[in-house]
This record gives sequence, structure tokens and C-alpha cells, in this order.
Amino acid sequence: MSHQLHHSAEDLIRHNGGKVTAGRVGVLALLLAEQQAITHREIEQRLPRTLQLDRVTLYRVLEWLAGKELIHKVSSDDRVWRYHANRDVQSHQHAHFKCTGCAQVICLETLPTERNWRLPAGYQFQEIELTVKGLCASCC
Amino acid sequence: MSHQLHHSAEDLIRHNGGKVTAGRVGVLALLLAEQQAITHREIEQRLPRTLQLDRVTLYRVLEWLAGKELIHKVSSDDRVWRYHANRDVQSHQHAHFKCTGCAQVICLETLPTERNWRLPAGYQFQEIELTVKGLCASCC
DNA sequence: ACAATGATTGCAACATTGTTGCATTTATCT
DNA sequence: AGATAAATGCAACAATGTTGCAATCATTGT
Repeated sequence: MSHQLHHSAEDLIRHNGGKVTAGRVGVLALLLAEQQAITHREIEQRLPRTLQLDRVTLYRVLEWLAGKELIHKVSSDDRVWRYHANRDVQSHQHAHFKCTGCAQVICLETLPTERNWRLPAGYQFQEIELTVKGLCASCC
Repeated sequence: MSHQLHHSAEDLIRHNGGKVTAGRVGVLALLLAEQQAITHREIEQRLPRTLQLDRVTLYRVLEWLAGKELIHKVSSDDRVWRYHANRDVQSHQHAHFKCTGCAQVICLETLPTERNWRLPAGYQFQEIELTVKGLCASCC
């Protein structure tokens, strides 16, 4: 977790009109440094001892960051939210990959634009959520 | 819940080498009668008083039915499994629609076959899970 | 620098969903 | 009908997430 990231995290939080607290900065910097989408539990474990947050506070920090669209939540079939930093603006619309071996979750770049499925009459489309399952390189 | 369905349910269970118990038959018949994918809770509530099952037993019945591929589980972002009868053989590979208004979940017929996303090198594809979110006819 | 203020945090308690172990009951087979 | 393995009910537990409230902290204006 570099100084660079801490600085970016601070800026992002300040620009969104939130109080710059150690917890928020630490969590966002951690997520910015992370390639995968990780769980509340994993975030807790990776935070340095110097800024251990209360479980509840961490949930609220994540909720706040997600509300400001600095991160996004990834749902999974194991009923656990995973969190990932939003690097790009269009980052809400993308697919996720979940390894059935190690439960690792990563974000895929593209989303199939084809819509060859059809909704029943009167139904209104809002958003699409696509998870590809398989084995990651280390689990193959 | 017709006699017809009860009979089909019994047959399906017997053909899969399971004991034909009131609980299994009732639950499967109920799911066969249902259009949507429904939760454990909803199943519990819709079961007639004459065959109220223990919470745990219902979970195990559902697990057994899913193991025999008579039904399938649908994961959702609200961390609640939903269950739906398998009518066709190819019914594992399909998309789901979830109404963001009433949380109703239905199964869509087709799955986009286009694979214009790409996995990182060394990753292996297994299956795809697609949920379309939007508003259903009554929530529009 | 300091006080005021509202946002943020920590704590305790709770809610929901699902699971495990084990003794009891039941469907099926002979 | 009796034997047997499968299925059930109960109690306890586990994991994840939420709510209410009092204490603390970052920011703002002076």
C-alpha cells in the first residue's frame, strides 16, 4: 500500500464531500491496490493493526464508498459481498469471474452487448449482472 | 397444486432412487406448480398446514432435489437462494430476471451464446451465470 | 488556536439465512 | 411383520449483515 495510493484515496474521499478519516483512506487505498474483488473479512484481515476498524464501521465505510461509486459491490453465490475499487467511470457495467476452486473473484473487462434474450411483455430492463465461473490459472 | 403434479412429483422422486415422503412430494409439486423461483421462506409459507416441515428438513429436501437435478438453485444479490423446478433437461444453462421492485425472480428462456468476453490466460471456463435486473410488469 | 457542530465510530444487541450432530421416526425391502 | 438405511426433528451453532445509541472526531468559522 503505497503513499501514492493513500494520497489518491484521500483526494477521492475529499472530492466526494466526506470526512477524511483514517479508516476510509486505509480501506480505499487497500482496495485500489487490490486486483481482485475481496470480502469484508479479507479487508479486515489485510488492514494494518494501526487502523483496525470495528466490524460495523467497516461495513459502513464500504457502504459509503459504494454509495459514492468509488467502489462497487460484487454479489456471489456464496452470499458474501465482495468489493472492488472503481478505476474507470463505466466500471459498473462489466462481468465478473469467479474461480470455483479458490473462490477468487476478478473483474472482466467487457460485457456482452448482444441482447438475444427477451424480457416478457411489460418488463423493463435496468441492468445486467454476469458472472462467469471456472478455474483460475493457479487452480487449473 | 393438482393431483397431476403430485403424481409427477412422486414419479420423479421414485425414479431418482429416493424415498417418497410427503415432504419431498409436496415441495416438488409446489415448485412444479410455481412459475417463479421462490425462496425457502416462501416455500415454507405456501406448504399446506398438513405437511409443515421443519426448517432444516426443508433445507435438506431442497438440497436433495437440487442434487438430483429436479430443481435448481438461483443465487441472488440479496444472499437468499431461490429454487425453481427443472422442466427441461437443458435448464441449468439459462438466465434469470430479478425485479428490483418486488424481488420476484423468474427464469428467462435463452442464454446469450456470444462469448465476446475473454478470460485471462490460463483460466478455464466452466459455466455462466447471468441475471438481468429491471422492473416486472406489475412494478413498472 | 479553539469551540461548535454534524458526521463518523464503537459497542451491544439483534436479524436472517443456512449448517451440523444426534437421537428418533419412517419408507422400503424381504 | 421385522430389519434396515434413509429421512426427519430438535437444539445448537456459524456466518454475514443491520440497527440504535452514546461517545468521539474532522471540519468549519471565529
